Amino acid sequence: MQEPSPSVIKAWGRLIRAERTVVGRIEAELKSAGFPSLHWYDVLLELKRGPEGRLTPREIEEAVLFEQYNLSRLLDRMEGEGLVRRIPYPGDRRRQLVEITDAGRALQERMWSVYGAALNRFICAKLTDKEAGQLSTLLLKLILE
Amino acid sequence: MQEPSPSVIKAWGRLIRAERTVVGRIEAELKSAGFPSLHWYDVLLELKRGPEGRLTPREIEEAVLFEQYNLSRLLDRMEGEGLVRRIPYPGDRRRQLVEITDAGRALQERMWSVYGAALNRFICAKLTDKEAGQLSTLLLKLILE
DNA sequence: ATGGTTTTCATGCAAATGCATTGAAATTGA
DNA sequence: TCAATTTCAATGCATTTGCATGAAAACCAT
Repeated sequence: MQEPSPSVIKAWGRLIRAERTVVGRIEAELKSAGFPSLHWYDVLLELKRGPEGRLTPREIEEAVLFEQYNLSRLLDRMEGEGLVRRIPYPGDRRRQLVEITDAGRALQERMWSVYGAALNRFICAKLTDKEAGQLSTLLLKLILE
Repeated sequence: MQEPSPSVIKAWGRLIRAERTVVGRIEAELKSAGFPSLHWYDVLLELKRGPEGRLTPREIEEAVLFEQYNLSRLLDRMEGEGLVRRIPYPGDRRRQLVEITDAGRALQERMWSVYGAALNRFICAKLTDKEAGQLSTLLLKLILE
């Protein structure tokens, strides 16, 4: 095997560490404010953005990169909390539509007040806008294909 | 709250997504080659780098950013597989030293042959060395403090 | 049409993780 | 010196995740 270059290995290590570090810090903020995890937020935000606050589970999966079975059960819990509701998908009884409820929208907004503040502290304070743009560009290359 | 800048929000989204994407791809490779997860690899590599292949659990924790209780149980499993062994820490009976075994070293090397190849495919192929360096520099800013 | 395939979502069971706590040993400070 | 505090690791219990599979509906090819 051709060894990966040292600079790539270093970048990879930092990618892992940066993600864990920042996620850890943000999750800690959310928890101490009494909110559920980022996963819940991600689902709520995607739904909110979807047409009429609705998406199919597949679409959510694709958007947030969850496993199908994990999303299925996450939706169970969120439905139990009244944050989303499952409704029939017109014209295809295999599928379903997940719709965000008013309570879901409200929670998303309250979480954002903590989450956004955390992003300010843990990212905005560390990178200039220009650097953030460079970071986006580089990371996009890793995501593609 | 002052809204985080759009470029920061975008960079953050991509950081999450890039990490999930690449980790997912690499884990899939490892699994299909019959190997355990990256977490196991991380511990083995840290130990291998430590003096005489030994570190305390605290040191491993710090290096790989695991929770104490998760590491404790991961070490149980790894010890059960004969990859590491726990030995007394001289002069402090609260602590312990975790030592990588020959089997552990061998596994780390076999895993690297798959892991390194995956890094080539999923990162080296996507970034020039210069870009990898830029990425490292930017990510470091997020990790610090 | 219809039998086989594919897509979509759910679920039983096992494994891993999170949370709170324990227990033991070392350290600190009056 | 010794009681209070801190550090280190393990563990019981609940929650979450992973894996394999199932069931139902839609699709497809003959």
